[in-house]
Amino acid sequence: MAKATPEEQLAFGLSLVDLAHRWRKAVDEELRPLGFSQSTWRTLFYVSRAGGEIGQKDLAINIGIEGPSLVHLLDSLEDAGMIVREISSSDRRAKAVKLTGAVRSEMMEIEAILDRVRSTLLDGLDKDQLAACATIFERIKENAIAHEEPKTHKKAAAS
Amino acid sequence: MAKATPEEQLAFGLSLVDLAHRWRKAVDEELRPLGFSQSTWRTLFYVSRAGGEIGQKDLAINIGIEGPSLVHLLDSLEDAGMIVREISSSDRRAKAVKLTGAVRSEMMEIEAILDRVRSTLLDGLDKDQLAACATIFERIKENAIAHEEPKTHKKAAAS
DNA sequence: CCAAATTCATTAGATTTCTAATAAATAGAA
DNA sequence: TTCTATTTATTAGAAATCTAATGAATTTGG
Repeated sequence: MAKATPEEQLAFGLSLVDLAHRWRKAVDEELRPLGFSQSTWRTLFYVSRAGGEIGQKDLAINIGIEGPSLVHLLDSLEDAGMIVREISSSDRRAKAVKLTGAVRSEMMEIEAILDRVRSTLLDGLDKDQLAACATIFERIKENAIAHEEPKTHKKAAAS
Repeated sequence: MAKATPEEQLAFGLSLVDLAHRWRKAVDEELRPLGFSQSTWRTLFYVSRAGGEIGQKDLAINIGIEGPSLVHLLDSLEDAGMIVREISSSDRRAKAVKLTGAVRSEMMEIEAILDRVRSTLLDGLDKDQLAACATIFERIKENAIAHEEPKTHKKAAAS
C-alpha cells in the first residue's frame, strides 16, 4: 500500500507513452504492406467494431481524434471507396459511417493480423497480469476524465 | 498462469493506446496555458532529462519521433530562443542540442506541473501496482523490439 | 591509404492532426 | 410557439509528423 515516488510515477508515464507508440508502430508495420496506413486501418477497425455502422461523433471519440480530423480522413476513405456516409433518418445533422462491401470482406484478414500482432506483443504475459493492468488502466482513465476541464456544467455551476 | 484470450488482448491494446492519448492530453492541458505546445514541452523535457545536452539522433529516439520531424521542431525552438545546436567537437556531422538559460529557469516550473499532473492521474494507485505494471511494460517492450524488422544484420544473416 | 558502406542531419513534399470559425438541425426555455 | 443554446458536421488554415532522397563526415575492409 506504499505510495509511489515521483520518480516511479515519472517512469510509469514515460513507459506508457513509449509503449503505446511502439504498439501502434508494430501493428502499422504489419498492415502497411496491405496498403493500409495507420489512420486508415484504425478508422476501419473502429467502424467494424461498432457493428459496421457508427455516427461520426462517436467514431471520432473512439479513435481518439477531433471531429475535423475525422472529416478529412473520411473524405479520403470515401474517395477510395472504403466507406460511405449516410444521413441519419432521425437527425438530419448526423451521418452514419458504414464500410463498403469490398472493405467488409477484407476486415477478416485485417482482424487476423491484428490478433497475431497483439499475441506477439503480449507473448509471455498471462491472464492475471493483463487483468491487473486492466484494473490499473481503469483507475487512471477515471482520474483522467475527472481531470478534464469541467465543460460548463449545464445547471450546477454558479451563475 | 492461464493464457489471455484474444478478447482480453484486444481490450488491453485498446486501453493502452487510449490511455496514452489521455495522458498526453491531460499534461498538455496544464502546460498549454504557459505557452508550450505538446511537441515543445516534450522536446524540452527530454533535453533537460538528458542533463541539458543530447545529440539529435538520441533525442529523436527518446521523444519517439523520426529524425526529420525533430529537425523541423528544433528549427522552431531555435528561432524561439529555447534551444541551441552546437556542432560536436568529436564528430562534425553530429550536433548537440542544449537548452538556453531562459528555458532552463523555466524547467523547474514545468517539472513541477508535470509532477502534479502525474500524481493526479495516478491517484489511488500504490507502489506495488505501478511496479507490477512496470514489469509487464518491460516485457511488452522487449517483445516489440524483437518484432521490429531485423534491419539487415551486419554479418550473421545468410548471404 | 582508398573505396564502399554507414551514420547524422537536412531538405522536399505529402499525410495526419489540430484549433477556430461556420452552417444547419435539433432541443430547451420563455 | 419562438427565441436561444446545443449539437453535428464541415471548411479553412496552421502545426506536427512521416517517408524518400541528399550532402557531408566517419567508419570499415581491403
